[in-house]
Amino acid sequence: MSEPRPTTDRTTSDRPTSARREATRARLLDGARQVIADQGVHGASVEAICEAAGFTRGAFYSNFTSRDDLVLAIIADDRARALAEIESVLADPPDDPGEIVAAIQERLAEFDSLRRHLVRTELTLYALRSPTVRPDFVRVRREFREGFRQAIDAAAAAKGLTLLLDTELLVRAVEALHDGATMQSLLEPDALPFGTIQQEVIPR
Amino acid sequence: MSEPRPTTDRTTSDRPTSARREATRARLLDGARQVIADQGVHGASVEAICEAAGFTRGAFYSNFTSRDDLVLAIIADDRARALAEIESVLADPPDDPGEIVAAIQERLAEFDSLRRHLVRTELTLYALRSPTVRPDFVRVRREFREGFRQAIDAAAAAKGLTLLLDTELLVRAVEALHDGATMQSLLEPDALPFGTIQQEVIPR
DNA sequence: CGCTTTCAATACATTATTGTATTGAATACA
DNA sequence: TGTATTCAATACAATAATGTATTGAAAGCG
Repeated sequence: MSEPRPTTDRTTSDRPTSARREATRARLLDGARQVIADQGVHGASVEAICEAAGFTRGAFYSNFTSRDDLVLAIIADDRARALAEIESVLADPPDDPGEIVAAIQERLAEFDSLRRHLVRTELTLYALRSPTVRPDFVRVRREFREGFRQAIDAAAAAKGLTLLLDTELLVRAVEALHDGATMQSLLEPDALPFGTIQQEVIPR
Repeated sequence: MSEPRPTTDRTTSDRPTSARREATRARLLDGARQVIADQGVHGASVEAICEAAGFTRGAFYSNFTSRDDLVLAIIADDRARALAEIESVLADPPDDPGEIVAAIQERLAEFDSLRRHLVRTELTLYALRSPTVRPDFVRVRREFREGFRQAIDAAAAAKGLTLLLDTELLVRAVEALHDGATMQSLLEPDALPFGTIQQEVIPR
């Protein structure tokens, strides 16, 4: 904590950010998302990412120290959006108590497009193995869930409603259900969605 | 259908199988699973797979025409085990009707270790993009679900029980829940499992 | 036992990918 | 406007990975 900032091994966030730099960083992030969605993490060579972003590798290595560094940046970027999403749910809880979970799922589905979910799953597997990336990734997940937990508790309290399940448990279940269902949609786009299940979890 | 078998582009299953051949194929499959679990599909170079299996690339190209071919073989192998698992559930339905889903989840968890689930997720993402692999993969999934659907219907009928949800829907939900929960376990091994949720889905 | 066939190892040529060192253009600034 | 600085492009060296063609050993068979 009290360490002087290291000169080597520095991560991206150190450098002072110019407008130009910021722009190419953003384009590189989007390029990476693009390539990852199309070909998976394994196909996301630095070369491919740069081409998708309209740069050469020079730009990459000027902005990131490694691919881990880039992945970390994507995760941080996603977190910012996710938190904003959570706050918007918190700000406007649904009227009908029975629809709390439904509203959340809807919000999730809206936010988490198929493409985005694909990228997230790729990054999940990647993060799982990278000692650098994994802690960050897990932390983001926790914060996300915590936000939703608060949203549910707040909404339930506002309606004087008691939930059947521990909220943490409920949130985790909803997340799991959402993840699994989205994956099913990816594989079998024709199959029916199942938005009705959560109705049974909350008593009226 | 009435096509004569093509001489080129032949897949693995064509060749007559000797005992020796069968053994090295099996070892290569396990090597691949190993590498995929450890490093992901992107780390699973032919070289790495062969090393894990204790062979050189010669063995690989003698047994498989490509990596797609190998992945296909893994999927086929997994399918065989999965079907066996399904049949064992069908053969021995649980006594307490309220525990039908619980029994299935238990069976799933038993069958689908964390490591195995990791490999399956990797292969899922891989299959998603490979025009060769995808159809096969989706078919296996469907067959698996169909087996479980029959197991549930049979068990419910035997007990004279009516399910609240359409069985297909229920099966898909259970699968999604299982997938998502397993992924959560992978990322946060310390967090609590939630095996109690499904209790609410089936009325008593 | 000797011959043939099968199968994995080896050798090789080719291509992809990486990271670094240097160059040159654009931007900031005086 | 001229000079300094920032940043991406280019050039380069090194390594990794692929697929094929050939070789050699082991198993099958007469």
